[in-house]
Amino acid sequence: MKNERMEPTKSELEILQVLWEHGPSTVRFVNDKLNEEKRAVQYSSTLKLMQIMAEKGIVIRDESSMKHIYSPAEPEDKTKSALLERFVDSMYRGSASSLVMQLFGNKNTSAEELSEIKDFLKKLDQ
Amino acid sequence: MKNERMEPTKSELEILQVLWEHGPSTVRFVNDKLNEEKRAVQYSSTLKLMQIMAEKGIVIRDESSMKHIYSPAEPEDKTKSALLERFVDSMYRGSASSLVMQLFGNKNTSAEELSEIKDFLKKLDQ
DNA sequence: TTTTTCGTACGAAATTTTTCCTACCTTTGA
DNA sequence: TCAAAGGTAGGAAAAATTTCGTACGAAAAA
Repeated sequence: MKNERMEPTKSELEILQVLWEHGPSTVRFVNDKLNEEKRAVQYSSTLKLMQIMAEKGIVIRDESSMKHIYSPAEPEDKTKSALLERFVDSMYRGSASSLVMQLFGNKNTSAEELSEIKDFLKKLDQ
Repeated sequence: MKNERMEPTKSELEILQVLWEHGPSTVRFVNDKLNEEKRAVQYSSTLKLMQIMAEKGIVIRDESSMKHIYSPAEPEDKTKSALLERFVDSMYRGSASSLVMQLFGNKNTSAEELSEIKDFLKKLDQ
């Protein structure tokens, strides 16, 4: 098992998203959310996937009670940043501004979003 | 085979990137670029992948000469926008501004990039 | 106590993606 | 002409990912 920075697979990312949104959770809970929010999936499939993620070190598992509690091994921000960076690198040759231009260039992003960003950039200067 | 909007796989994306950067190309050319820029891969692997992509409709193939010429079926911008949108949706619940903040919040993006973006946003207003 | 419910473990199948071997055709150049 | 180089086609294996059946233990309910 390579211990380098490993990218979560698509399904693993879905699980991480549940954990990010709702905090440390049981398999049952995650499985329910997946079925509500994403797609039909069997309990044992989710269980297996989360066990694999624990093996890989993507999540950590609290086994102190019978119902194991899973949490992300890394902070949400760190993981997201890494994924975003990889996305920028591979899709926009590392140019963040290209990405932003694409984001706002051809998408009808709301005026609200726009002003949020402007405020944010203004603050960066100070 | 579902004909809905299908996401390119990782390897397929690498190939698309070569085509985007260098324009319509032969398999040989793409394979060379992959080996130069990415990783060792056999000619026949690249060939097969590109054939599959043609079947899926991700690329189109000009067979008029013996050396088939492949090009992206969709404009680069369209594909990238779609991928970016999916990324924003799944990672930032659709909030473009969240993404931008993450991009600049914890990354040391260059001042140059920053001012580029500001200019760009300014122009959007006019 | 006994049964039912709810949990984990784990093998294995199914599916998807990736890789490569090999056959065979066309072009080129010796 | 004919061998070498370089092209496509396609099957099949390998690898990675995803899914699920089933065994079995613990807890809760009857």
